[in-house]
Amino acid sequence: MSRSSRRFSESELEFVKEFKAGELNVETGTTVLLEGTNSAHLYTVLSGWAFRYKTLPDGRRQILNFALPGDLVGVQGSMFDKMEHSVEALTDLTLCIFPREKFSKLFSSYPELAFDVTWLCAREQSILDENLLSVGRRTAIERTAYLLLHLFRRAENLGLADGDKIQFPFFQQHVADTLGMSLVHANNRIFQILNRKRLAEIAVYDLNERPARPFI
Amino acid sequence: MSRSSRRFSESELEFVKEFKAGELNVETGTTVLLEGTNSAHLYTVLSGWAFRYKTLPDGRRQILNFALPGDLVGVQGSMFDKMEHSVEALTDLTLCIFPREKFSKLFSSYPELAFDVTWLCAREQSILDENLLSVGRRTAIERTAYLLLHLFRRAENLGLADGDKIQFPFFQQHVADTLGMSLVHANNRIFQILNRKRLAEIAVYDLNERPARPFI
DNA sequence: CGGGTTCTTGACTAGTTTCAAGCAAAGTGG
DNA sequence: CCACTTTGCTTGAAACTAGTCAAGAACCCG
Repeated sequence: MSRSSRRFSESELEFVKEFKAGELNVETGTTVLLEGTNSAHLYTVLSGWAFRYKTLPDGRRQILNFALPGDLVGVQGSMFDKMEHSVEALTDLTLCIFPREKFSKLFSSYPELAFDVTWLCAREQSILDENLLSVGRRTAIERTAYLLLHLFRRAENLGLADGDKIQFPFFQQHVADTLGMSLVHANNRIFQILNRKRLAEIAVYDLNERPARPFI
Repeated sequence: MSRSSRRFSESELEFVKEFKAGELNVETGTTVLLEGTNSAHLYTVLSGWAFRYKTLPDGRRQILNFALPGDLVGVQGSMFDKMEHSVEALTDLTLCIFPREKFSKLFSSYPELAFDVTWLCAREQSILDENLLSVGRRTAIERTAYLLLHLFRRAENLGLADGDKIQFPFFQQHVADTLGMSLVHANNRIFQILNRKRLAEIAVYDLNERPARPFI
């Protein structure tokens, strides 16, 4: 994924020139995109953390995934007529705005970029697959280990870690809502392990790097 | 989604002419794509049911989603260097084969079709989102109701239902593995309800049609 | 009519949530 | 600058949910 972010920077120039409609700064806690509505824009995260989530009518919330710099949010709003999830800023956020109506032009005129969008979509899918495996089949402690490790690695690849240390911007409630458990239960399971291999064992997690986009 | 499958048929002609490398018939239980390997092909399901799944080393299995006619499987193998999930035939299956190496040509020469691939990818994502919400936050009975209803509607849109009745091809173990619970537990919760609205209430599920691909 | 597969049931155990209370750190306003 | 409030974390106990084990019934296929 480190290669993928370098690749992202390379194509960014022309991407920005053609499609960018400005930047947006939002504060922690802001709802960037709301389930059930439609947005005229999609966004790339330039800095900060966000998360995608869905809620049930009685308030139960499931966090689906986190978005970090380089990630695209709101593609769904450009494909379907309404968003089926919400996106909230976990930290102060800088977003790059792309108007929805230019989305089809991207496919017709910039196949490389269209491929990138699809690649990001496939990567999002594979993260969701892994999350679903976690929530459905890993035990509470495995899930927690997995999530911390997964997020640490994503952040690390973006240069957001300080060696083996990192300051995550989320609270216990976010962890619980991501892993499908109660806040109280999540409490018993969180602890810092400085041994990454041991954490990986607990998580039943494959530490191997996922290669970046192949040059097919 | 009924509109989307009509759309699929429309573009199928040129799609098939250019990219199709043949058809493949496989029997129930066949592993079509295997986690950890790479495939030279991706497939469209022409008839039958398949399912995507992941396993942990000790055998725990999580079914991620089902693939029905019109669905694409194996896109991941064309984007990354190995599959991160497996695909198994739930019934006898007819697949349309697309060679992986023509995938980039699809983006450069057929933007409409590239858009379709991305659209399918976004739809898969929204189904995964909903599954994750189910497994993480719905109760066992809500999950079951949701799954049955979701699959019924997908099958119905493809003309696979007989009024309000349908013969699902899966076993209790599949339901349990999809919903993240044990086979025994799944047993207590499965029952047929002929009242779709009541089932939707139980599932906390929005019965409104999702519109097909908008003409942006 | 076997023999295997799938489903069902009951009893027991383990895991998880809920409720309730207290604590610590950070932010706020007089 | 210090009470006061808010927010997030921690803990314990009780209630509940779900998993495991085990055995038997029903079904399907050759």
